[in-house]
Formats: sequence, structure tokens, C-alpha cells
Amino acid sequence: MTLTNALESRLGYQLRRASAVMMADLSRELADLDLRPAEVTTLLVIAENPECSQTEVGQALAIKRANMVPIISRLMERDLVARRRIDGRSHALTLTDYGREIATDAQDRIDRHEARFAQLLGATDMQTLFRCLPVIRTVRDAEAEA
Amino acid sequence: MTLTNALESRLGYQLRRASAVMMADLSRELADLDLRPAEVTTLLVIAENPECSQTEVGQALAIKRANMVPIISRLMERDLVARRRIDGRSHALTLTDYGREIATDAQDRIDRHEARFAQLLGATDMQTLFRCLPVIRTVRDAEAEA
DNA sequence: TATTGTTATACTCTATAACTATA
DNA sequence: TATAGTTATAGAGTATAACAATA
Repeated sequence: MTLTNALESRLGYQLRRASAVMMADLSRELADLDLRPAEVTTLLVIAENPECSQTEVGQALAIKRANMVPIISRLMERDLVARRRIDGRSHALTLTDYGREIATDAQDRIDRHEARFAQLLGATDMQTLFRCLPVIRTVRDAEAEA
Repeated sequence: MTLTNALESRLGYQLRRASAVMMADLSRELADLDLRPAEVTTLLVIAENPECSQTEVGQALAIKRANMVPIISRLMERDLVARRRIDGRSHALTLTDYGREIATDAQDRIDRHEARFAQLLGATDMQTLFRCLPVIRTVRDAEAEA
């Protein structure tokens, strides 16, 4: 027997379920790069902002300072990211050549993944979503170190 | 300096960020009930489907059988849920009187929480969201025990 | 053989507090 | 004093494999 579920008419619930489906699809698409979603997003933000700091990446992605440490650490271990001391307390992050290669590959995979859903929804609804979702975030974003 | 972030134009990223904001808001709203989101949703599904089984709740909420165990366990410890053996291997779940009280309280809190966002978005966009988000889930839902 | 509930375990992301060494 | 990075630790959700008891 299938149960009724009044939560289906709740926005928060629908967002969470839809988000979970897209995350699962993305993870499948990224599986053979052996990169977690949080690592890929970090990689891409560094790619477009060379010489940025760890804290700045965290602010852009709503990842707390403390949680950036193991992410950057793993990206450096895998020789995807390099860092250079700026002053005694901050670093400038850049991608290595290999990191740029992987970032390009990851971009292609994300493009394919996104295209599947964009096609399913159509341009008009996609526009509405891109207008609505940022509005939701204005309530109070789970921004790193609010 | 604020960084650029091309992920902002990705549906999966926007969904994840928006979902995180709503989850955080919900958690605040439910804080003094000392119930986690997964426990509340379980409570509400049992409320509207008395005599249901653990597996059925899991299927409705996309929570795996194995992960339902500690949820039900905690709800029973707190005397919110009772269960009765159906046959040698399955149970019928129902709310206790106290569980019904808490479920009503939780509903009110969720209503307030949802109303904040519904007001922000307006009826037309809400309708679009409730049409689009289930479509996203059709790609391949992270259904329990697919 | 398939199903219900269970145990054990690991992974991913997130959260907080406190520390260091700088600035 | 405030900031960048770090450590340690806990919590929440999710994932898999394997098992017992039962249908």
C-alpha cells in the first residue's frame, strides 16, 4: 500500500527532494573523477578566481572556514590546487595545469547533467526557477560565518 | 573582495542553496520540540497513515529501511509513536496521544515556516514551483531501496 | 525465495569552540 | 583587536552489506 504524504504540498520538502535527485545525478556524473560535489565546486570557484583565499571561496559557497580545510587539503594532495603565501596568515589559491584539465572535464560533465534537467523543464520554467530560488535565499542565507 | 561564481547559473546549485536555507529556517522553528527534520516528517506521515509499516514510511519519504530504525526507535523512546506486531516480521505504527499533540504543534510551526516563503514568492511562482519540482524528481528519484 | 526489521559501519556535509600566528 | 587558517569534535543524513525471523 502506498501512503499519503501531505508534505508533498510543502515547498521545503519539494526543494529537498528535488535537490537530492539532482545531487545524486551529479554524483553519478562525477563518479570517475573521484571528486565530491564540495570539492568540485571549490575547484571551479578557484578556476574562475585565481589568487583567491580559502575564506573567500567559503563565503562564495557557504562553506565554513573550518570545513574548507579538508577540502583544500585534499585538492592539494591530488595536485589540483596550489597555494602561495600572501602574508603570514593568508594564501593565494590557484589551479595547477592538471587542476585546469580536471576542471574542464568537470565542467563538461556538469553541463551534460544540467542539460538533462533544462530540457525536461523547458526555458520558461527554468527562467522562473532562476528568479525564485535566489529569492528564497534572501530570507536568511546559511552563509559561511554569517 | 567578493568572488564570481558561475555555479549561480546552475539549477542543481541553486536548488541546494535554497533547500539549505529552508532547512535551516525549519530547524530553527522546530528547535524547542527537540525533533530533527527527519523525525518530524516521519511523525507526520504516521499521523496521516495510522497502522502503516516502517518500510512504507521509508518509501514515502525516500529514507532507506536501515535508516528508519534509529528514527522510529527515538520516536518510541520519547513516547510519540507506538507499534504493534502485525505478523512475525512487520509492525503497525501509530501515534500516541502525546505524539498527536506534538504532531499538531509541529504542523503549526511548519505552517508558519512555509507561509514566510509563500508570501515572499507569491501565488503564481509558488504554483510554478509545485509544478516544476516534482518533474525534477521524475529523472530518477533517490527513492528508498530503488 | 522474497520481505521486514535489524546491526554495523562508513561517508559526506555541516556546526561549534578554541587555538596559532599574524595584521 | 580582528583576521586566516587550523584542530578537534559532534551531529545529521545517507549508503551498503549482511543477518535473523518470517511469509
